[in-house]
Amino acid sequence: MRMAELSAGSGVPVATVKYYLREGLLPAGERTSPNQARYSAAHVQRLRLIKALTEVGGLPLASVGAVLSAIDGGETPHETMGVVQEELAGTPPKVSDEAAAWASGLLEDLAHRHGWTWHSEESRATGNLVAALATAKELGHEKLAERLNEYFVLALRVAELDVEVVTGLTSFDKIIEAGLVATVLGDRIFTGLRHLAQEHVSREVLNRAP
Amino acid sequence: MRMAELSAGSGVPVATVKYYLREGLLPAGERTSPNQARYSAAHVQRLRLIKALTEVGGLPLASVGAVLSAIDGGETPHETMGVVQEELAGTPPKVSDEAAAWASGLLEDLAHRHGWTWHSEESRATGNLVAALATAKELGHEKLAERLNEYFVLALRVAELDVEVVTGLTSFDKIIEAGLVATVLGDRIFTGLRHLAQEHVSREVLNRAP
DNA sequence: CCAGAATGGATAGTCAAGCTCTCCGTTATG
DNA sequence: CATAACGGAGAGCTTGACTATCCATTCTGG
Repeated sequence: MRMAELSAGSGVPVATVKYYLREGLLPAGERTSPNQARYSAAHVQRLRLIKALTEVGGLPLASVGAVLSAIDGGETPHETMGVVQEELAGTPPKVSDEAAAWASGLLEDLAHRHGWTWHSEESRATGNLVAALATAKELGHEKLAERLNEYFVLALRVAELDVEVVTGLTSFDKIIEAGLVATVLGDRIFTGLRHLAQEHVSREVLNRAP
Repeated sequence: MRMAELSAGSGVPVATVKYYLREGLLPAGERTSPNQARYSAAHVQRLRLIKALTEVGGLPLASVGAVLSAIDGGETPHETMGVVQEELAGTPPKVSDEAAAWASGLLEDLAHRHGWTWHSEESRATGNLVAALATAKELGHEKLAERLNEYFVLALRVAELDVEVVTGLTSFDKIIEAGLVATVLGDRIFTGLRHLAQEHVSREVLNRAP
């Protein structure tokens, strides 16, 4: 297929497709002559994936690029998902050292309680988590952190579900993409469900007294 | 306290504080003369909250402004949290009508299964959820949606925890702010925990076979 | 076969967010 | 009283994500 079809099939304007090609987010099409190219269904799928990651996942294009090259990089699923999580995390904001130390302590405690060997690896994912916990403390809302273990147990159940969704797929590429979707869209979906549920529960609880 | 102290105490540069004042995110200080003002500890706390919402929560300043005026608006906690959730949601991307209808059906089903009266209110929160589910389907990953009920049950447990964290507070303002923190930072914290857990679970599962 | 549309490629322009910088006249302070 | 800080307003800057314009090919319908 050619540019116009690629654009129509993916819902991405021609000018934007060209931009993505320039930025290396979309691999070049197959050359049919020095200045003409042909695109495949894989290009359409790739564009749809980019759209999903930016519009629904809220990822900056640079992160999308990093994720896509990790996908194409041919590492193991586990390693690739590591890259995905790093990019998903963004740059953690900096917080005061003492609050950060307190938050790290909480996590260490958590890991110990669950019998994990805790690699205090300075990944951006844990960096973000530490920053969020530290910020809650700095704002004077430690109650959230007091329940950390309970939240974590639920998060573990969610993660088990996530992995179940991915396993059972046979194709290597499918596993990676499903993992990506389960992580990026899964975050949005779970957050949405949580908000729906909050609305419901808080309606019951907060409206009971007054 | 004066500008320099306010800036130092909150970690926000003077120029930025002025900008926030202009944008109405921070209420003006108490006038001591036609062109001098004095700020209070409440201003510092407000600045810290703005920082938390933008840096950790990732909210655009316009949303922060809307959330803050909702807080100051004097509505009930439940109503205020409604505004918070709307702003937190952002503008949902548009998806194909059929995929959206399919996703709405899933949610209706979910509500029915749990005996809820389903207000198909077109809130941005549900709009985002629908968009995320629809996008997953369009990408060919319906498996995620098949487990929706299981995810929802866990989300409900999380929401109950959230509400528990907030209840028990007496001051009206404290309840609102705690709800805000539990929602915005709570999302980040839970997502972080989920990623940690995914890492752990996927290490076990994906590395077992090969 | 040929006029007009489409293509690939490159460059420049646009727009919104979120600051940051510079002035200026006034006010506080050692 | 010198000088530092302040409040207020405006212009400028940077980044991200496109969008528009050219232009020299290349395709395509009549």
